[in-house]
Parts: sequence; structure tokens; C-alpha cells
Amino acid sequence: MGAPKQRWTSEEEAALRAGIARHGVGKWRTILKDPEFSSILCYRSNVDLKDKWRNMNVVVSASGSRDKGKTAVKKTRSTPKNNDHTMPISTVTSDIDDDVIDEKPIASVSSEAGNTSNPKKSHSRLDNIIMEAIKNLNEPTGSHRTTIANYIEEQYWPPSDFDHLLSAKLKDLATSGKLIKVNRKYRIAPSSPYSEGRSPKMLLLEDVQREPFKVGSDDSKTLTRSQVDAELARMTTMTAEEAAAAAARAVAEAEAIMAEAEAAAREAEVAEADAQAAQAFAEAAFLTLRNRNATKLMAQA
DNA sequence: TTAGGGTTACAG
DNA sequence: CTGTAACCCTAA
Repeated sequence: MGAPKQRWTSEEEAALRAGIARHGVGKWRTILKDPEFSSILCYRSNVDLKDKWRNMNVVVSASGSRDKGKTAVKKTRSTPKNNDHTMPISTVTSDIDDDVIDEKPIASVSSEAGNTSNPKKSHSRLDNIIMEAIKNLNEPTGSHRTTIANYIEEQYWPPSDFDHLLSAKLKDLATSGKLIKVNRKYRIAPSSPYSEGRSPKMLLLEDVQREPFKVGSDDSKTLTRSQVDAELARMTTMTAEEAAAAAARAVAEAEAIMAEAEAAAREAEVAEADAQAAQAFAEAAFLTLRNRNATKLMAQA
């Protein structure tokens, strides 16, 4: 975690995450060609994106054991890649009603990558994996248990009784205050050491809050994907002041919508979708605002 | 063009 | 000296 050669900035990481969330994992060239992301990632190649994404997903490498005792990566194809290039929130998850959590002792985890879990830490590695999963998923309104499970199953391999372990652990973390459970979604608690300044929401607010705009709790709730694209396309022709104003307004709208969606403690999937769209719009607006000088429209190869 | 292995540079 | 992150090379 040092500062080696050309370290990736937070903006670049955010752009990469946003691009992956929008286009899918592995579509590096597509992400690079995206006008919103190419502004930030113009100094990176598709290989750089791939390498960076690979490094970001390196979780807990086996300490020691350079090239020996490496447990083979069992490619369990039990999960047939349900969705590739769709919003992760679009998984409607008909398998809800998952709050039936058995109070199963999970002390005997001992199922991780080759190395024995360190007995010094009070919490097992599964805690770190869960927190990392939620952090990397980076969903503004929290992550469903099924989404977390899907993420972990793709990053690692599912241990035995992983479902029960995850449910118990999530409840344990929620009761201990390390996670906040809103509706059926889990977020990282603000006081948790895992809540680094990686949230694009915070990133947005830090740079755009100079223009105090009225939080309009008005028509913005009916923000659709096409409207987002239209607004975004119009923004590229704005002046700096107009772009700043629009970005600030977008952030305010996103905040209002997300706050409203969270306050409504119900299973409102429509509000959730709106919050996602607003978040995406705000992020894209921010990226456009920051790099509107370097507007290079890469010709389609 | 992408995925994976290998190499180099830097931090602890 | 060791681990990590960016960089580099190559097969598919």
C-alpha cells in the first residue's frame, strides 16, 4: 500500500468501479471507450484496468508460502454467472425471507485458503471477507445478503454451510454495530475501520459542496435512465458554472432520493431503482465536471 | 483484446 | 528481506 510508480487515484478507482458496474467485468476496452470514464482513465490502458481490478480483488494473500502449499483454485461452476452486464441491483431476488437465522456457533470456521486462520484476531477471516465484499460492492443503499453471498462466492469458493455461516455472521455483525441493517440490506457502519473514504458519495460531496443548493425533494423522484443520459449529454456542452451547478444539484437530488429510500423502511424496489439511477447520474456528472477540459472523443475502433 | 504469468519498483 | 502494487510480456 505504498506509493510505488504511478499509483491509482481515488478518482480513477471510482471510475473503474463505475465502469465495471455499468459495462460488466472484463469489458475493459468498452469502459475505456466510455466518454465519461475515458476522461479520467485516458492515461490508463485496458491492460492497466485489468491489472488494477486484479490487484483490487487480491484480498488476503497467503502470508508466507511463496510458491509452495498453494491450494489449487477449485473452479466450482456451481454458480453459473447469473448476470454479467446488468445492474447488480436488478437481481430481484425472489429468494428473500432469509431472516431465518439459526444461532449456530461459527467459531469453527477454519475453512480458508490454505493457511490456518490467525487465532490472534478476535474475529475470523469471514468477517473481513464480508466487510470487504460490502465495501467493494459499494452500493449506496446497502447490499442484500444474496448479493454479498454471490460476490463472495465469485471471489472465493463456497465453504461448507456457507449460507448459514453468512447469515449468522451478518446478524452478528449487525448486532455488534459493525454493520447497519436497513430493510434487508447491510451497510458498513460509519465508525467501522472498514468505512474508508472510498465511497463515491463522500467523494462527490467533498468536491462539489461549495455550491449550496437547495435539496429539491420535488420531481426528481421520477428520474429514469433515459433522462440521466439526456442530462449527461447536455452537460458536456455546459459552461463550467453550469456544470458545477448541475453536478451539485445532481448530488443533492441523489442524497435526497437515497435518504428518502432509506427512511422508507419498506421493500420499495422502485425507489431503490431511482436511487441507483440518481447515484449513477451524480457520479457521472461529477466525473464529467472534473474532466470536462479533456474532452477527447475517442473514435470507435 | 483479454486473461494470466512474470518482472520491476517501492514500502515496511 | 518480504510483501505489495504497477508494469510488462505472451498465449488464446
